[in-house]
Amino acid sequence: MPNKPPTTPRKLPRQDRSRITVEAIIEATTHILVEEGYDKANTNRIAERAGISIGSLYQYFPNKESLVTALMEQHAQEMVELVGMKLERLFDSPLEIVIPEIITAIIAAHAINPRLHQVLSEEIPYSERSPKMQQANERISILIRAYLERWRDYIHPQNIDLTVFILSRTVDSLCHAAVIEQPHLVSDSQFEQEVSNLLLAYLIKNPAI
Amino acid sequence: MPNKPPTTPRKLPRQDRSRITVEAIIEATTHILVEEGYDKANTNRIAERAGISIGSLYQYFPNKESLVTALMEQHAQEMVELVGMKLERLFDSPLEIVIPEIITAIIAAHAINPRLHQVLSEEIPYSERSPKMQQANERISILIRAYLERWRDYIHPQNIDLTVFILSRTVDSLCHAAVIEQPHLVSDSQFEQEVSNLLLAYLIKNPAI
DNA sequence: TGGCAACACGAGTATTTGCTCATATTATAG
DNA sequence: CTATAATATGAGCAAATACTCGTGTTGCCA
Repeated sequence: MPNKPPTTPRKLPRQDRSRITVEAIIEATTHILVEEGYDKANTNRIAERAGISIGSLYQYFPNKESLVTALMEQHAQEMVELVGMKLERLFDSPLEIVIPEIITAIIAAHAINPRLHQVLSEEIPYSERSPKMQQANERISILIRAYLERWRDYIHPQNIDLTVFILSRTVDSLCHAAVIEQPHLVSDSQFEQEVSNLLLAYLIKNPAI
Repeated sequence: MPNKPPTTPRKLPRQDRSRITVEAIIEATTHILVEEGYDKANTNRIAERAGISIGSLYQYFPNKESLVTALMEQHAQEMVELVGMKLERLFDSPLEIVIPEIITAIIAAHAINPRLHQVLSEEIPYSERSPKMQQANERISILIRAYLERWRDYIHPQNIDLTVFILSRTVDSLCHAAVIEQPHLVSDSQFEQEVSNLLLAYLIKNPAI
């Protein structure tokens, strides 16, 4: 089988100097991706934008793919921490509290740099999704699952795995689409309210919307 | 402003000979896209696969982009016709009938060539989405809107535009994700049932799931 | 202060690839 | 049968671009 090239850093930065370089590379990658899109982004321009040489870039990233992977893993990690924090703090709060809170948080996260999220989720070839990202999604599923188990008695659907899938997919795609296609919805709390209604009406046994 | 290169055919096929050629190019594009993904697909290989010369390809398609655009427009058109047919035939049927029917149909459409849909929706740069596709989405929204207006008295949410947005996005993303990530769900009617429940619980005033 | 490791440099290479154009072949109309 | 339009060909160009490598510079520690 054709063993894929690695996406982990070739060399770890040890001095402050190089840590700044790596930071600059990440920042530049973000910027170029946002401005030009994935297929117009090239490593020479990223290095130029970062104010470093192309050689330095390849000291820390073995290939172009690893640059994008780093960004995606960073975003995935942020999402895990976000949902983790919310669900930990609100583990004993009912759905009516938790659902709107999470929706608001996810919209806020997507709204920080909408175009970056768009590029990462819509233009990156499937082959570049790393194991770390799958693990991140896995972790989120586990968190949601645990919460749903906790409140099982108040929830209508019975197949918890299926429910987790539907929940996570629905929230993510609606928040994403809203930020990208209907940015005016984001500042409007009616949208968050409506997505909450969608999920609560589905989940709660005796809804009183 | 930088006037973009056209995506419409450079020359229209007039004889049967060339119509076959164009068909072969479309088929080959699909095949290469499915097998290799977007960024590994190149026009020389597409021509080779189609059994024609690279020169012939460029007689009918002005650039690589137009090949992909043709496929995407074809798919968008199919979706419009699908939803249009269903909603026309079932215009006077209640939500409990229409929602499951549409979900089943969309899943079936996505399941014909899942990998192609994945590539088209996840790997194609945003810049290549053509006006025709936006028009197609527009048409679907109008159809759904008309149906919702027809049954307005039985529907709970009041902001119809917002409801159309939420409905179309939710159905599309769930069907897509199911076919790609959880193919075992597709043969299982429980998934369709559950997505129907999600939407019906949200829409219907006095749900009795 | 000398020596080693970490870091930075960037011209150049090797490859890929979108696309052209001059030419050849085939169909059709008069 | 002939003229003209339609169609097909593919070698090769021009540009883009991922990545290397030999060399120079800076920081750290004994």
